[in-house]
Amino acid sequence: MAGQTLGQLALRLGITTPRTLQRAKGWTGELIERQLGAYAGSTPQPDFPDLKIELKTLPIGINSVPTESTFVSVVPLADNIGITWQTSAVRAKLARVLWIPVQADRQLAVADRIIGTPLLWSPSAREDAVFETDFNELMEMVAFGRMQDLSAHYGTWLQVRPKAANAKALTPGFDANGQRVMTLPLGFYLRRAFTRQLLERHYA
DNA sequence: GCATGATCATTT
DNA sequence: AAATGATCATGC
Repeated sequence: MAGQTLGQLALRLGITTPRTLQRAKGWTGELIERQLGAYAGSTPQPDFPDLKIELKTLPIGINSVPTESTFVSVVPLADNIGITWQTSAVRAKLARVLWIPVQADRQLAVADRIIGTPLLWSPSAREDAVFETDFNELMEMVAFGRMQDLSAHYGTWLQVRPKAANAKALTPGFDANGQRVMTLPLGFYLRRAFTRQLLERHYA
């Protein structure tokens, strides 16, 4: 796929290319999934379960810097007792990622955006250690029922931000008193600073 | 609502 | 301009 445009790939697959991604935010990722035959569907598994590979498109700007952070997985706000970094879903997904850089300048028509050279990556021991520190810091706040204070400011490479249909969406959680409450769903995201240096390191 | 795929749009 | 918080689509 490298070197092809999204429009060319979509045409070959018989898929209509949207004029804008405003109402098709996941379109690029789904297009690449179909081309590569990802089969995990909407199950909480890596895109290629047998290979344990997670597929992620990475939107790239003119300067070849990622234009967006990368969603990794939902933050477990309930039923999270006993979950450690080692056993977390976020670690399982980041264990092996096939990154597909794709041009994403908003000025560039979706159909004309070129697919870049893929990168099959796994975190180094040092990176894993930073993720673990972030994970522990962020999950500690969840454990103490401090979801409201859990802003995107925390975390070196991993951060927590809303992951919901809108700000009114609710999911079960626990407050600071250990009482059940309904609260905003949150997700783990990789900061741009991380994917930025990842690209610099591997493509420079 | 939840899990998938993310980007949009407002605030800093 | 970059980062944070909010949002969009789809299939159960």
